[in-house]
Amino acid sequence: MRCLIVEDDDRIAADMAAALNASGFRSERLADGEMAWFAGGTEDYDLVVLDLGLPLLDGMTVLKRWRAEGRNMPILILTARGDWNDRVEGIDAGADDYLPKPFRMEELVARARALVRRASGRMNPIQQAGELVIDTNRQSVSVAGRQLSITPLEFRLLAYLVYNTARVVPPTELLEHLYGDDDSRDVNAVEAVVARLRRKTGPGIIGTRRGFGYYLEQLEQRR
Amino acid sequence: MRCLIVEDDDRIAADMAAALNASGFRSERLADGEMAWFAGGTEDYDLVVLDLGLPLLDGMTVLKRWRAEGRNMPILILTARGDWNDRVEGIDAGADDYLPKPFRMEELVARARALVRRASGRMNPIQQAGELVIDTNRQSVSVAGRQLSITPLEFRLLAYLVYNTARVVPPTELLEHLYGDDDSRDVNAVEAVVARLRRKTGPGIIGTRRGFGYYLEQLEQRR
DNA sequence: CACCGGTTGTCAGCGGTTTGTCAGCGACGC
DNA sequence: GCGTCGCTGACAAACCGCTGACAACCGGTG
Repeated sequence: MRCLIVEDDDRIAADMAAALNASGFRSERLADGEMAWFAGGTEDYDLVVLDLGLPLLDGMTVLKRWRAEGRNMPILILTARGDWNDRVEGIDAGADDYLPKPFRMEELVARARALVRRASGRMNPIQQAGELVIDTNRQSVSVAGRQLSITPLEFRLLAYLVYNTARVVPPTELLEHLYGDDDSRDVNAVEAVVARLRRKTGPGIIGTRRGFGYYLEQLEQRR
Repeated sequence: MRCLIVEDDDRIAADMAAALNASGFRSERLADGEMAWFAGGTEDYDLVVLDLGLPLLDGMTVLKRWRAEGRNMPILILTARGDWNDRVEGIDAGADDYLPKPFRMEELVARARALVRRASGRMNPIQQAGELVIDTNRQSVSVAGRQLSITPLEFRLLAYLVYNTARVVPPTELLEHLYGDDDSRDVNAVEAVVARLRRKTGPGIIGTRRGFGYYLEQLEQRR
């Protein structure tokens, strides 16, 4: 569970990060609206905790821009105490929940978990790239309409590539995505998974760019 | 949109009813926990607004009982201002959202609408998936017309799968659904319940996707 | 209060699957 | 043609999910 915290107050941000990390999130923190907007527009988070009062770019604006761009991750906004106007506006602008400041960390965590749980059904579960279709609800994968039986690890790797279509993903990045900080594993582990995947998908799906990494081929054929 | 308001303060109840009715709800009001429990257990509401401080039967208790009975309508709880303990407990007990008192009516309405939007589609008391039919009113289950005798826990698990048809549900999610945050229990508890269920339903109902979770098989047969 | 039936969590053991490693091989780039 | 990088098949270890047995628990009953 990757979580973005956007909050300009160092102290509060640190507290939130600690609380969220303690309950299974990997949280990253940004302190101003512009960086947040950029990061939220390019990176994939499972949850964003967004303070409304931010330097450079107002939180509400960031929220609206993300939604206008079609970004659909769950967003929890932090509002000033009693400012119910912001809350209503925030919900209408596409926030999934709000938390009035000040709040207890336990509450933040409870809400964060509830949001993530809820969101897993709401986001578009079906992604495709050319002949390849993956369904994150059924955890299923098909190529040209043919269903494949896929293991969890293979699925995660493939989903990551689909999420990063038309980009070459370095094996080290895949290594980190699959195993987190546990660096006990070799890059060869990734190669092995890719090999098993290719045996199932057939050729023409996962490509290799020697020295750089892996990518999904489908889109390039069309050129 | 049928809405139940459970609130002992006449004034507040009237205000809420007015606000909700103004935005398209048909609201009914009850003033104590016992009547609420009974009504919520037998009638079908699209939304329940539940005050926690109630005469005769505490709101939290009502909430827990409903959820234990498998009632799954969206529930918005009203908590005393600052009582974050209640909020967390309430969310964990199965409330879908909370609103700290005092609140603005605009806010109540915004939240109520959001909840109903979120919940639509999973409210019918009788649900089926292929040969399987479950009735959340009578807590009954049948497969191919044959009635099964089912325990409460088994029922809740099965109902959860039915509400998440065509989605693979991770055992950890089931664990959380069945036991809340009480993490004293092992995933094996879920496996045991599934095993007992399968013995009753026969094969072809609950499927396993190794490494991912459980799902209802019925719909897939058509492939 | 003892007993009983039904329900549920835990435990241990099993079989099959998944996955990391290793070593050897192929192929690509220079 | 050579070195490096990536691929692959084999293998063993770890893991996952299933099951039967058992014990704890609960509510009802004699």
